[in-house]
Amino acid sequence: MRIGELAARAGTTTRTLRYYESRGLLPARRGGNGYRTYDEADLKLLRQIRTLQDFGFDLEETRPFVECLRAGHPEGDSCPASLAVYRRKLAELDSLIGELQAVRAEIGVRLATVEEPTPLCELGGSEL
Amino acid sequence: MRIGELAARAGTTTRTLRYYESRGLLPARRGGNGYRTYDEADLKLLRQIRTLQDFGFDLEETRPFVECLRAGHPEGDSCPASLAVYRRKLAELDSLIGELQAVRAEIGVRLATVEEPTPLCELGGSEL
DNA sequence: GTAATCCTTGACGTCGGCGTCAGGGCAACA
DNA sequence: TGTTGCCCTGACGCCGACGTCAAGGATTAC
Repeated sequence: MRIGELAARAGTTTRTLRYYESRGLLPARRGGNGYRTYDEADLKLLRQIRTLQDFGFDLEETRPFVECLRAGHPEGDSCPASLAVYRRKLAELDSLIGELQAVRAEIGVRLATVEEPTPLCELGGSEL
Repeated sequence: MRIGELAARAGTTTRTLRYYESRGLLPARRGGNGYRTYDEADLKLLRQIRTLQDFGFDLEETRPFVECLRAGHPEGDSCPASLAVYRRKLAELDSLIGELQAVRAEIGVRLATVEEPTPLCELGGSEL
């Protein structure tokens, strides 16, 4: 299949596929006319990349998974390098989620502090 | 005080201050020599901006807080526009945190699936 | 006096993941 | 034969928040 069909079947664009190729992530064979040619295996690789991208992995992080698939494994995450990325990502996510929750809590407090009608009973009462 | 001192006192750089000025966020008076001149109030504004940036607010989102301070309020978040940003940010954070937790869970499952020695008792047993 | 340190403006560079032309080739169908 | 529709490469654009360099003027320290 050619680039347009692959892009359509993976729900992406030809530009994206050329970009992946330029990054060495998804090289393509070429037909006699110079057109890129892909097969079902490429579609699988591409879907793996896209799934991880949706998870927030950057392109480089998807590389071990793609190479794992190309090495013949039925799943891209059944290789040590992929697992290492998973573990690193888990740690990153835990850290990030923690930070975001801390920020969320801080904003929640500030919002409540300003929003509340400041109950008279908590003002100390002396100014009454 | 001049730009270098303000930057140092706020733990940022002169480039950042010029950038904020170019965005209309932190305008500066000028001395006879053309040098930017700042006072303690500017330091307060700058610290407000930096705090919000640390929280993950983008520059435009800090504007209401800065304007609130400049309007004379002792706190940048005691104005309706600031509260609106707070509320929007809370919703964004909740949404983002939820997505990240879902991704974290998914990765956790995949990691466990591949990592586990696949207990024999869960394989169905027929192949034994 | 002069060297070191500050300040000025302007403008290009960075990062990631592409979008969007521009200019041209190849193929298939009427 | 022309038109439509795919494909090609190359290259600039985008976003946000600055970093960094260049070329020069002002100030300050000695």
